Formats: sequence, C-alpha cells, structure tokens
Amino acid sequence: MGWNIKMPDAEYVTLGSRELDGLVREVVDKKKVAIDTETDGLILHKCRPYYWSMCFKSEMGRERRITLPADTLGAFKPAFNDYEKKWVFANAKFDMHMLSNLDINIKGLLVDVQVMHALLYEEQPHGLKDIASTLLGWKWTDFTDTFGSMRAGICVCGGSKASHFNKDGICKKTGCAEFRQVGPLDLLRRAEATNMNLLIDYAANDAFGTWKVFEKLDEDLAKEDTWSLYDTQWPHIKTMWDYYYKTEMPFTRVLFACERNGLRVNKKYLQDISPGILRDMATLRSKINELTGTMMKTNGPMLAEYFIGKCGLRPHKMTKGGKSGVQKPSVDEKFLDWVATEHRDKVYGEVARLLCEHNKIEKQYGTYIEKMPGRLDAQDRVHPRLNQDVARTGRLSSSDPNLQNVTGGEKDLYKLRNSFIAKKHHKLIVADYSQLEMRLLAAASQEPAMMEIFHKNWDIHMGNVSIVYGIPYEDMVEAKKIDKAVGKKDLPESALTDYVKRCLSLRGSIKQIGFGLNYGMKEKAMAARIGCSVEEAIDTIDKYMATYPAVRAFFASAAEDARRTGYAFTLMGRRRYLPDIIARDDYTRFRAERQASNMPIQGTAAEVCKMAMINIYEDVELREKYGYEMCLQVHDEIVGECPDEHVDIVVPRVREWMEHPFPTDIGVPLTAEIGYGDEWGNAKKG
DNA sequence: TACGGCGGCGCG
DNA sequence: AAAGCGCGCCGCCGTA
Repeated sequence: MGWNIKMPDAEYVTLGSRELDGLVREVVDKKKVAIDTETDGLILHKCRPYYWSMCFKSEMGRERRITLPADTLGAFKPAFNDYEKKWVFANAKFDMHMLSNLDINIKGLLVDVQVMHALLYEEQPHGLKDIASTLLGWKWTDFTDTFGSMRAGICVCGGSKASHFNKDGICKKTGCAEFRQVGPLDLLRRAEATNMNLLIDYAANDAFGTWKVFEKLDEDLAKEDTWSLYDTQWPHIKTMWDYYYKTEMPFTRVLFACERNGLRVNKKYLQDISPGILRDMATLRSKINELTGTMMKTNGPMLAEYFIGKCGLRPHKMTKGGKSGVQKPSVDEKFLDWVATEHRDKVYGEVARLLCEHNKIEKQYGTYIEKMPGRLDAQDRVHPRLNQDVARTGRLSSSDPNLQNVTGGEKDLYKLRNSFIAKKHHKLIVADYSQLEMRLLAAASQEPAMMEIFHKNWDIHMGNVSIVYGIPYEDMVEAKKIDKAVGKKDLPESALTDYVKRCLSLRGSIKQIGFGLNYGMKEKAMAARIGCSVEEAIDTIDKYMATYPAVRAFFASAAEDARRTGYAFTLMGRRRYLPDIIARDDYTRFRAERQASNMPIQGTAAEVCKMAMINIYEDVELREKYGYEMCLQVHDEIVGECPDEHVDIVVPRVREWMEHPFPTDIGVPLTAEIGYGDEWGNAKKG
C-alpha cells in the first residue's frame, strides 16, 4: 500500500457485534476522534454514508483504526451529542452533510485538517491524500484505484453484483441493454461482494490518515506565531493554533449551517422565463448566421477567423495558445465592443454586437436555467458549497453552484437574481458592508486624513476628491444629487454645468484610483481604465499619494516586508507566502508585489466578514428565538432568511455584529447596509 | 468518449 | 513579451 509506518490492523465492528457497546463507551470518553464516511455520492443534500471509519488513541496509547457499516451510527449518539468533543475530519462539512442526511447530527467541535493545512501551506493543495503525502510521506490509493472506475456502465438487472457493459452499451453477462451510470454506491457494493477486507482497509485508512495528519498539524500550528498589524489588541491570539481554534474551527460550523440551509429557488419563475430566453438566443443566432452566411459557432476560434481572417481587422491581443502553443487573435468582449462601435455601419460591426449579446445570454441560460432544477432538494432549495480552504487570501469560495458570481444589476437581463427567494412567510435579509476594503486601507495604513473621512461618515470617493482637489464636500454631494435627478428626468440636462460634470468625473477617476491601488495597478492600466492619458493618471496618483502619505508608505512597506520576510499578512495574522517576490523575471516579481499589497486588504476584509458571521451564528437567540438562518456569503455581503414578523429585530442585530466584528475597535468605523425582501434581486435597503 | 486546458466572463 | 487582486463555470477544442 505504500505505507512506511507500522499501522494498526483495521478492525471491523458491526451492529449487534460483541465489541460495539464497549467501543461506544470508549468513544464517549475520548476528547478527540477522527472520522470519515464512505458514501454513495457527492450530492450534499441527499447522499448517505454506507460505511464509516474512525481513529482515536486507545488507553494503551495505540491508535485504533476501525471501519463500521452505517447502521451502527445510531449507537454512537451519546458521543455525537457531546458538545465538548473534538471530531477531526478531512473536509468536515461534507461528512456532516452525509451524517445529517441519516439524521445523525454531531454537536461537538468540527476540526478540519484541510482547513488547518490551508493556514500553514496556503500555496499547496489541501486534499487529505496531498497533505498526508507531503507532511508524512504517506500515500495510499484513492477510491477509484481501489474500487474501480465510475465511468463504465452497469446493468440494472444485475442487482448489487455489478456487471460491466461493453462498448455498445450491452451487458456482457446478461445482454441487458438497460443501464445507468455507475456511482460510488455500485463500487462499494462490488467491493462488498468481491473483497470486503479491501473495503475495510481502505475506509479505515482515511480516518487513520486524518488522525495522523491532525496530530502533526496541531503541533505545527502551535509553533507558528501570528504576526499581526494589531497584535497587541488580541493577546489571546498568539499563534496560528490560537487563530485556528478561535476562528476557523467555529467558522466551519457556521458554514455548515449555511450550506445546510441553502437558498430557495423559484422553479416556476425559471420555467416561465426559459422560453423567452431560448427565443431571444435563437433570434440572435439566426441573425448572426444570416449576416455571416455561415452556421457560425458563437464562440471559439471560428470568431477570430471571421473577424481577423475574413474581415481583415487587426487583433488587439493574442491568446496564450494552449497545448499546441499556436497563438490566435483574441476575440473577447472588449474586442467585440470595439468592432461594434468602430464599425457599426458594417455587417461585421452588427455581427459583433449580436455575438456579444448572445454569448452573455447563453452563459446565463446554461448556468442558472438549465442546470439549476437538477440541483434542488425536495424543498426547492439549492445548497452551494462554501469552501474554506481554497482562496489564498482567506476568502471563501462558492461552488456547485457558485452563487458568488450570480449576475446582478444592469447585466441581469432576465432578473435571475429574483429566482432566489425566501421561503413562505419569510424574508431574505441581505446585508452589505459599505466600502469595506477602503476602510481597511485607511485602518491598515493609519492614514489620519482618510480615517477622518470615514469618521465623518462621508462617501469615501467624494471625500477623496474633496481633499485631493480642494473641492467643498457639499459641492460633491450636490453634484451627485443633480446627476441623479437628471437621470430620472426631474431636472433638465442643462443642470449638468461644467463644474458639476467636473465633480462627477473626478469622483469616477479617483474611485478607479482607489480600486486600482488595492490591486497594485500601474499608471498605464489606470489610465486605460479611467480613460485619460498616462500623464494625467500619473498626476492624479501623485496628488492622491501626496494627500495620503501613510497610504503610500503602506503600499511600499507591504512589498518591502514581503521581500524581507517572504510573506504578506493580514490583520489577524494569516500569512501568504510569496516566494516570487524575489524572482528575477520582472513580470513574475511584479505580480508577487501586487499580491503582497492586496493580501493585507482583501485578506483582512475576509476576516472581518468571517468574524461577523461567527458572531451572528453564536448569537443563539437570533436563530432559536427569531428564526434567523444564514444562507450565503458573497465576500462583503451576508445573505440570511428570517420570518416576516422578526425582520425588525433581526436587521439591527445583524447590523450590530457586522459593524463590530472584533472585540476591539480598529480605528475606523465599519458600516453595513441591510435590506430585505422576497427576492434576492429585490431586497430593499431599509 | 471522457478529460483537461483554455478563453472568456460573472461576481466582490 | 507580459504591467489588475481573488475566485468558479460555461462551451469549445485537442488529446488519448
């Protein structure tokens, strides 16, 4: 098996066996137990464990490594109900879902070795097999290698004894043509029938590996000091061990609750808007075919051939070239937009416009109309995963589906955000931080002038313009009002005087500067973004930096510190190692520098939202008395659901936790805007 | 036929 | 040669 250590024999304990009662008693007494499940699939809301395994240190100081059938789980309820016990998992939320689907609900603390690993080795993969192999030098075969491929078909008539299909889809054994895709369950059944010992051994490996990896990571976290911008403010978080157990471990339970709740989807709404979208796409497609005289694919290399080869346009940039390394002209939205405006009177200008429109609709249709119904549970709720060990900055990521990139605002042509709704007699509570990253920039740099803007509760971009250019803040506010009124046709165009226009344009450009700096943008890119000359961009940046010298110093020291220490860090002391910061290659090094200046801001913003969510979750009354349940986080936004009658109590309470995520002040006020409504897209601020 | 890479684009 | 941080997913294409 590739093991180079002495491993305890795998035990197998079944329901009704003589050993079971003794084992339950022993587990009840344990402070820490590693467990893992073997399930019939990966779907969070419906798959179930068929076997499970555990590992813990017995009285003799020796690890026990045990596989059990799922029907034994009920016997361990006394252990699962212990609030103090630490349950060690690899990918805890997944196993929690599987157990929960059998109505087994673990009350104790959820320790996840993958999350622990992500804190120390954020640049590496965090799967259990990867961790075990890099930390301990252990390897064992994965599920597919042990039990066979899931790709082959399986015969329905064959029952639990799996029979493979030939290439024509006919069962080799019976000639039966009725088949379905092989799932993990089929493989487990096959293993049961053919080699039960292998199954027992394999299942026990995962729990044992989890346990050994846990022991190592637990020690290593304690050796790792946090280095925080504000370390004196949290004397109780001295090491990464402290950080893990006080922050990430409780957060896992919060995320599990979010995933478990999911969001309700209005299936009928999706059905209703589907035909119209299909019609729009078909219309666009036929127009494109007509104009180009071909059955043109709407994306892919054919586009380059058409615009560059056939129409003779000059490409803006080239693609990377893939495996073959053949670079082709890039046909992205920017290019299509350019063609559509520069050549609007030509046939291909119109084609570009139509392609642009079509491709956006196609993407949204595929993602949110076509695939969504298959993801829903019996209550029409979708359960996106909220991954705690993916983003190197410490942010969450969302997948299956990703609800952190649902189209919104103007681009949401078919109001897809409104397909996410509250359940009956409930409202969605949508809470947003305002200008979180800009506030954290002010706090991290301790720039007094910028902090002052937030203390006065000014709009940061208008405040920046006001200070950098000496324009009275009131004028900026007035300009924005006029702009809004003209937009609504309450005022004539003539109300937009040159002065008002100047105020508005300065706000726009300084806003881009603010974002650009966070991303480590250089003046050239800034100029392109703002739509001004490079000289003007340099001038604006200079003015900005002269006004906020501490901000300049902050960005400079972010890169310098990373060069000296090898890593960038956040307010709570999470690190991101950046070996490329000393790369000889300029492009590589510059990228590391941009990452170094972005990490403290983006990473700290992630921590702010994380702490807020923990606070909200641990405010038990919110849940148990007022029925508030969290559903989703979109980086600086927390989406929850609560009964209609409790909205007035829940909203200010959620706001309070968001605005005070830490036990101490960070020197800049944080503010959250909270809206509620029946649909995600319509949650009105109130 | 399945998979991985890539281009492109959605969000913060 | 390249100069915008962090993600995930779609369709397409080349590959085995």
